Amino acid sequence: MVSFEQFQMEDGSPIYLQIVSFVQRGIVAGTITDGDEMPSRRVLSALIGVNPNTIQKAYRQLEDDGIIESRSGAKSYVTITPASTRTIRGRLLSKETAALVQNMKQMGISMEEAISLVAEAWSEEE
Amino acid sequence: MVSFEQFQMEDGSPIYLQIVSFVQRGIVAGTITDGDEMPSRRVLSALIGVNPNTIQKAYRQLEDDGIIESRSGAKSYVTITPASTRTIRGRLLSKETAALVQNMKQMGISMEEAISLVAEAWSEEE
DNA sequence: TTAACTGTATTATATGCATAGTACGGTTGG
DNA sequence: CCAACCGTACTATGCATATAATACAGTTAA
Repeated sequence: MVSFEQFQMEDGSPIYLQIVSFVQRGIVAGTITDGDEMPSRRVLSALIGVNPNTIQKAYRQLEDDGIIESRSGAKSYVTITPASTRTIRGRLLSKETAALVQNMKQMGISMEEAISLVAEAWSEEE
Repeated sequence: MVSFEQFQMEDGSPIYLQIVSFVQRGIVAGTITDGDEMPSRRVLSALIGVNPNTIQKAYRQLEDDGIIESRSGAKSYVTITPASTRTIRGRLLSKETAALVQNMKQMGISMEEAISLVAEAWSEEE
C-alpha cells in the first residue's frame, strides 16, 4: 500500500499536482514500487484533508501519465517499469536543478556559492 | 531605468508574482539599484505582452513590500537600502535551496549527488 | 498652457483550482 | 447473495488569476 504519511501541503502549486509529484518522488526513491496498491480516493481524502474531487484529479493525472491503473469498482495500482522510473527520475532531477540554477544566475550567485548554499541547507534541513 | 529585456514567462506561478521575483532577483544581482526608474504600467504591459491590470498587481505588491514608491500621475521608483537588499537576498536564497533540498531528500538523493547535479546543470545552462 | 503621459479605479468576462453534495454502477469479501 | 466498498460522474459555489475596456485625476515636458 502506498503510504501518504509523509505527505504535507505547503507549496503554492495546485494540490493535485503536489500529490502527483509526491508519488513520483516516492517512485524515484524506491519507496513506491510496481504493483503497489493506492489508497482509495475517499480514504486518501480523509487522510490528508483534501476534497475527494481533488484526489480524483490527481489520480486521473497519474493514470494519464501511465503511473497507475484504475478499474471502475476496484482498487488502483501502481504500474511502472525500470524504464519509466528512469524517465521520471531524469525529468524530476532536471526540473529541480534547472529552476535553481537559472534563478541563482539571475541573482549573480557563483556556482561555488550556490553549491555551498545547497550543502548548508542540506545540513539545516530535518 | 529598470530593464525587463531579460524577463520571460515560463513558470506555472502567477505572472504578477513572476514579475515581483524578477525585480527582487535584479536587486540581489545589483542590476537594479535604489532610485532606478520603473517602466510605466502601460509600457511594461506592451513590452512583455501582459495585461496592464496584471502589471498593476505586481507593482502594488512591490509597493506593499516597500521595494518601489508610486505617486499618482508620476513615475514609480525603486526605493531600497543595503539592509532591505540583504533581507531580500537571504529570503530568496533560502527559498531557492530549501525546496530543492527537501525534494532531493524525498527522492533519496545524496548530498554529493545533488551537488553534482547542480554543477552539471550549471554548465549546461546558457 | 496643454497635450501626452502617469497612477489608479471600475466593471465585466473567462479560466483553473478547490470544495460540497449527490448519484450511479462495478467489484469484492464475508 | 449482498453489504460495503470502489471508481466515476455531475451540478453548484467560491476564490484567485488574467484579460478587456473604460474612465478620471495628477504630473510633466514642450
